[in-house]
Amino acid sequence: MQAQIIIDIPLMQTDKPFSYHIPERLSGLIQVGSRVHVPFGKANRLLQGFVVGISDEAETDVLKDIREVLDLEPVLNQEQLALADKMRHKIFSYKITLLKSMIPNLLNSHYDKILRPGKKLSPEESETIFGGASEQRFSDLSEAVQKQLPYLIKEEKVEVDYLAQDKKHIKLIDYLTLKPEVLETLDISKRAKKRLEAKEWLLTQARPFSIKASELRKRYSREVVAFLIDKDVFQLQQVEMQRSSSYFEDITSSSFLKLNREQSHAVSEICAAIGHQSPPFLLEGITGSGKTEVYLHVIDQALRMGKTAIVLVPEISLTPQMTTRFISRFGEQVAIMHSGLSDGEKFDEWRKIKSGQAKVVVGARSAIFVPLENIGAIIIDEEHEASYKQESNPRYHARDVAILRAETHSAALVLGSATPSIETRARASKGRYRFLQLKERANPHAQMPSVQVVDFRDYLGQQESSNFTPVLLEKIQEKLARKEQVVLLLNRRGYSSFVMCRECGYVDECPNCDISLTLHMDTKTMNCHYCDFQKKIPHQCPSCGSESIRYYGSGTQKAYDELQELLPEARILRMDVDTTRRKGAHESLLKAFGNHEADILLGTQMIAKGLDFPNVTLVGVLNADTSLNLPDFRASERTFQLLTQVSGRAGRAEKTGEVIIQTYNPNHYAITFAQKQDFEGFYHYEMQLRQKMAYPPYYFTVGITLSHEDEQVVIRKAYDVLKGLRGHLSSQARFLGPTPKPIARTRNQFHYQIIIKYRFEDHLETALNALLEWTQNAENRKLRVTIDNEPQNMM
DNA sequence: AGCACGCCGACT
DNA sequence: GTCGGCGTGCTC
Repeated sequence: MQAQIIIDIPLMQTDKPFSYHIPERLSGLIQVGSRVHVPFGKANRLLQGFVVGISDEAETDVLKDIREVLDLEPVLNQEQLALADKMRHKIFSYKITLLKSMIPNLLNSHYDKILRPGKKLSPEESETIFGGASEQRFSDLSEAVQKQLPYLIKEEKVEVDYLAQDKKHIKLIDYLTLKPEVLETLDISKRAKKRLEAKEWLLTQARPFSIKASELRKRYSREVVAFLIDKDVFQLQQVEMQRSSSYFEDITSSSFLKLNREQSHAVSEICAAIGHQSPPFLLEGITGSGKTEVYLHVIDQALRMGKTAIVLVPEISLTPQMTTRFISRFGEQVAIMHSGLSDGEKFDEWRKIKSGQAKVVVGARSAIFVPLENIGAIIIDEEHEASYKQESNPRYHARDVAILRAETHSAALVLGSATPSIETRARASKGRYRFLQLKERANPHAQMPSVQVVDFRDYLGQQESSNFTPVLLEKIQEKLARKEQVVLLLNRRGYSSFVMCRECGYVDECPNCDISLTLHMDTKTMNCHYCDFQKKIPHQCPSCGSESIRYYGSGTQKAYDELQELLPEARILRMDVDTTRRKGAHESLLKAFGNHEADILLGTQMIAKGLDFPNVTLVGVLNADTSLNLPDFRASERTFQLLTQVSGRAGRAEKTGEVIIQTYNPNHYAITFAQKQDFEGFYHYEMQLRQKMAYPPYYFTVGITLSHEDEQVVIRKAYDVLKGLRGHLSSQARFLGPTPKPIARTRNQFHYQIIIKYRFEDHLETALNALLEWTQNAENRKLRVTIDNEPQNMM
């Protein structure tokens, strides 16, 4: 018997299966989808690999033996392996990279660097790999493997180790098992209505009956439960709860809401597609139209059919508010996957999914790979979000993966948004997607907010502050006087605190990257966000020696200071990269605002997503323009989406909301359509431009980025690449660039970019593969080339 | 990636 | 004559 194995070396030359012999002692243990250790190369260093096939061929060559199997149960299933094969054609990445992104990080980490026979492990490494709590410690990996280390060979061990790693998550839950004979003979005074009621109910339950104490307390009062326990009616059993189960604490279950006509129409259309091959659905619904309720009904239907469901949500809106809605409907069948979880927690969730315990997965982009079986529905909420495209290898788009998976499972795929991406909306027009619209608000009493656009130029020179026009200030004061809340959006991306000299204007920049260093007050250092450069905060200007070198706060910091000065009595919460760096800070800030511990929430993009604060009656956009002038053909689209989304935050409940947008471009179409909350109008206008400029959806795009330490070399190579591609592709294809990336240099590498725009190119894949081959040439050793199919960020 | 092989100039 | 630089090619 032999096995085909993909080795964990992400390189073109090793990106194919290698055959290994399955030794007697491992036969039966090795399955397709398992991870194994194999000796590789002349030195026989141990590498991790995935079994992608097992065959019974006649022994042709002498094969090496598989050294060890890491999983008793395969970590990848057939569907995932097939998925990786399909994706490889579109995504220019290595198979091993794809496979690794399909399993929880915990099963990947550590091995890359340390796997080598004879290599000595530091106590820390030994601890991380094998778990400090386990009785054995190994300084040498081969010794560890020989002794059949706990690592995922025996799963129980792993469990124990992880729990030990992270004690704070262990909780004991009380399980109560009914002792019927005690209950039947229990005397309860006739005056104790509630106790009698509880006894009645318990008597009617099917035996054997057990329940969580917390559940019972939800049903009856704490007093009644305490009484019953005291009378020894139950056998008490304490169970260690899985870490992730802590989600389910304190979430009361809720029932389904009644749907309006549009919603029920959407639900029935979508449900009819479950179990059939059907094109994806675009569910376009204005904010407040109840898209989530539609999702919940669809999932419910899928579950009733014995199927499962995946819900994708953008990372930033994966807030407790959001997940609670799913958990309260579907209880412990829900698994949550987001980046806030530790590797161990993600692993727990993954196991819940793999074992079939979880039937509904709510998660960010990478959750599209979860090993759910029998999927009935896949839902992608806020479909237009750029974060569904991974910006590093493998550069996949979750929507494309979802389409493939929906096909294999005959699942209904729903793309939902108030402001769909232009591409998606266009496909709905062409019939490639089925188009469902929700035009009414689910709560008919809630009114659309009134949106006012304020022209900054009218107040030039007469403003007291740079961020606030008198119109906006007045409105804020009015709302505060009425004890209502205000959300203020500072539309500015990734711009953070830096240090500048007042004398000569010198800005402290990274020596390796063309970007200013960011001030980190917590560590008292200046850090580069692109490389790991770090230095102490300067007290003297390195350029002119002056001492008047000052710290310049981020945009939000500045706006915060101004606002605090103008409205000293207002309680303001600031939310940006600086204040949310700490884990959990995001949630606690939002919670504080929700509890009305502050009057004004001032922040960047992150406040625009899916928050629902009923007491917010005013949303102010301080500067609508900053995202409008970016060198990206999607700049208008993004601005429109942001403005529409943030406007939806105003007045979601009974109180009517108001929105004020401050701008220098009040007549720009992205702003005027956003003012009217008119997505369809925006869509048609934008489509004309896209056609004229030959951009998606009229053209497909591929982005090629070249990086090299020598700027002259990249430029020359970029022109070589351009020439090569021109030779392979038809004259219809258009090329942009090479142009330097907006941050032209990071980690001492210069980056240049070429964009290909095309409609039909039969040889594109061949051409790009040829490009990759060419990259392998010795003369290009230092050249790094990345190919991005349908890039979402042109910068 | 990591290692060996092999070809070339420079050296005790 | 040999040491070591690096370009090339292979790893089941």
